Amino acid sequence: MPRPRSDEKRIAILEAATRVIVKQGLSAPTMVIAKEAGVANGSLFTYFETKTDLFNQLFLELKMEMATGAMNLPVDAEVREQFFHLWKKWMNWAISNPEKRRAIAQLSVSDEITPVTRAAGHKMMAHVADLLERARAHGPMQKVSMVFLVALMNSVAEATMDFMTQDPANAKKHSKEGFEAFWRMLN
Amino acid sequence: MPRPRSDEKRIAILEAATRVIVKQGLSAPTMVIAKEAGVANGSLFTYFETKTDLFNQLFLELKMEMATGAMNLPVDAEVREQFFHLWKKWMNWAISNPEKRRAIAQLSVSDEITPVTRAAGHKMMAHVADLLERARAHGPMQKVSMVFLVALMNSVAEATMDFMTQDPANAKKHSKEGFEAFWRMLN
Amino acid sequence: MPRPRSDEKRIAILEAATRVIVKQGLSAPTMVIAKEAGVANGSLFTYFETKTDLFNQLFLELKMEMATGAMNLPVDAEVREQFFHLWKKWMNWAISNPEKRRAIAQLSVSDEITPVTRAAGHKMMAHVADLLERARAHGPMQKVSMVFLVALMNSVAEATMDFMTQDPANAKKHSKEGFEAFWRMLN
Amino acid sequence: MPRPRSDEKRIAILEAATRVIVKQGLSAPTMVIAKEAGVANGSLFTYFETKTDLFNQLFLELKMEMATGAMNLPVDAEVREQFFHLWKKWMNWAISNPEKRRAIAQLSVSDEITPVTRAAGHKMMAHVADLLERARAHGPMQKVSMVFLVALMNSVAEATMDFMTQDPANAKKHSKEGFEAFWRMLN
DNA sequence: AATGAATGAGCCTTCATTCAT
DNA sequence: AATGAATGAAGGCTCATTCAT
Repeated sequence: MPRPRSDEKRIAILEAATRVIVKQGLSAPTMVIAKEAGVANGSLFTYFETKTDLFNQLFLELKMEMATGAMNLPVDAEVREQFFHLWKKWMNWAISNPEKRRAIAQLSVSDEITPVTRAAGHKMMAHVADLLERARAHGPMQKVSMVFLVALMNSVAEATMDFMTQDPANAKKHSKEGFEAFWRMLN
Repeated sequence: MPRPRSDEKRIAILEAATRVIVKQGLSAPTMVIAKEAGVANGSLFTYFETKTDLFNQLFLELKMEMATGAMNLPVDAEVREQFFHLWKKWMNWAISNPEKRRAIAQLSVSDEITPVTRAAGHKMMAHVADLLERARAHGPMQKVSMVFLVALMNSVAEATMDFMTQDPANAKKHSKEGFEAFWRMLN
Repeated sequence: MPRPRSDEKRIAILEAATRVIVKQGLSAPTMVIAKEAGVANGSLFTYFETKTDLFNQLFLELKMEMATGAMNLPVDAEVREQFFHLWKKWMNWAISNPEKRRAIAQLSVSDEITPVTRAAGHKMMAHVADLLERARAHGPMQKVSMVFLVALMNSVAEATMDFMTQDPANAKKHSKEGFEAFWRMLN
Repeated sequence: MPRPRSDEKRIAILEAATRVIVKQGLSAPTMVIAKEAGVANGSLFTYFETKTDLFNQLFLELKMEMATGAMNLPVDAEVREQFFHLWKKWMNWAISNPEKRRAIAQLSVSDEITPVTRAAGHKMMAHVADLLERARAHGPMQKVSMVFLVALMNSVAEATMDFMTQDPANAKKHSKEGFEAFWRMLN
């Protein structure tokens, strides 16, 4: 596992970028990101070839982290229960990491994120797609394109996250309402 | 007595901005926008004080156009029918104006759009909110926050639009599927 | 006397320029000057071909006004008395027109004022030079270059004016002190 | 460890600015100054935050250099001799550095030079003021405001410098004439 | 003649990237 | 590898001047 240079610093830069993007948007100077990470501006470029490269890597890293919750689901449970488990993990991550979520949102609409990166991001949702496949079986959406379904799920999840972040006191309630709205869509 | 400020030119700039934003993102140089509009770069600033101002006005203009479809609904029809009518108009606008939709998406996440502009944008959806209020009555979402509901509707609509734009051949079918998924959420 | 266009407006622009130059310096936009004069920015250029032209004409106009006081001196009086009379008129003009004085100061150092304009400005002091010629006769400066003498006189006068403007309450006293200092130089 | 910020370059920029200001005035583009200094336009801004900052620092630097001559006067000499010594040093600097003098003149009237900078510039003349105080004792100007006196001295000195620069062949003679005229003012 | 919109060159400054140390 | 100075292209905006009305 030959990881050249300090992985600590690489991560520090990625985390700094997340924070700075939320505050200043994607036009944030690399110098600001570097300063926030506690490294010299030039050092940023020993870890990431270009600013675009940094953004693409960050996008993937965040997507990956977000998808991690989709692992280790209770296998023998009912589909709905499995899905709800996943949903909760997801929502939990969202309110625990509001900045990362916002950064993903910004990066998602950027034209700096290459199609390749986007595709890689989608792959991480493969597990979820499997589950979704089983969840819609026999329901009214059994013939709908999987891509569309994933998009719908994502959009409902995003809306729910937004709302939870805005009203954290009732986060749990909103999470449940969101899930049930989604489930009604499927069944 | 002098050459009057032409509304045509103003609109040409707004339309040019829409096109350029889709192609190059919000970082598109004002000079490119001006050239695309067929005016000198300096002229852009006689119509819009700053680039930010241009973006805010464009955002509103697009939102307004998008909301126009929500008017003149068949009043005596059933709620579901009224809503479907609205939905179709909306989707229709979306596939007819894919660039405008993308531009809105870009502008929405920009930190250049002021809260005031955003608020004004929301107001235009008031009609829809009324209809939504009646649509959810008696259903499982009767106690959910209106803000949340609007967000959910938007997100489902957006996902549907995206999908329709990607697969225009089956646009009508996707539109219907999207609407029904949404309606199931409400009832 | 075919004076085309309105002389009123020409003067309004010159006066506006004086005021604006004092406030904003020579880099003041022509548009600001025009607005201050109550005319459209384009109109300024029907009265003055270029900004540089405006500045040159203004310089001359102000110099001329300043030199006007040097006329109509009491011919049969003693030289010193004549000179003092001139001096007082001059100082009086200065404290009555502080803005014009400041404008001249700004214009004098500008590289936009052509040598021709400067030369014309000097000519207006011819009267004074005559008087100065007689004043220095037999004194210690009888062999000094006239140009130098004029420069010295000017510089002492300017310093006096500055001081009078700063402390208008004792203007008269300062005027006298300045004159006597100058006279001591000559005799 | 990185290339250290070089004082040489800072000075090169200041000197370049001096030359360019003389030729083109204060509106000279920073890019021209940078090129004249042999650095990239961007580099100018690592040494001076803004163009205004550059001008203020240059003003002070020049004033300081000019005032340096006022040091190390022959302490036990007569006042007049001390003053003449100072005067000669001053005039000498002036004809040796005609560009610096012109640059100071331009900067002095600029509204970009802050009051703070001006005040700092004045402080450097403190030594001279002391000497002037002794020089005017018992003379006709013993009750005149010190500020006025300094202004008078400056104005006579400036006029003398101008004349010396114009006719360098007789520089020494003009210098003496200027000084004696000034001294006559005081005594 | 008067107006003010149209033009486009120009300027200060920023910033991604490179490079000397 | 790390640092931060050096580079220079680029961009938003200004403004003198021109021109259609």
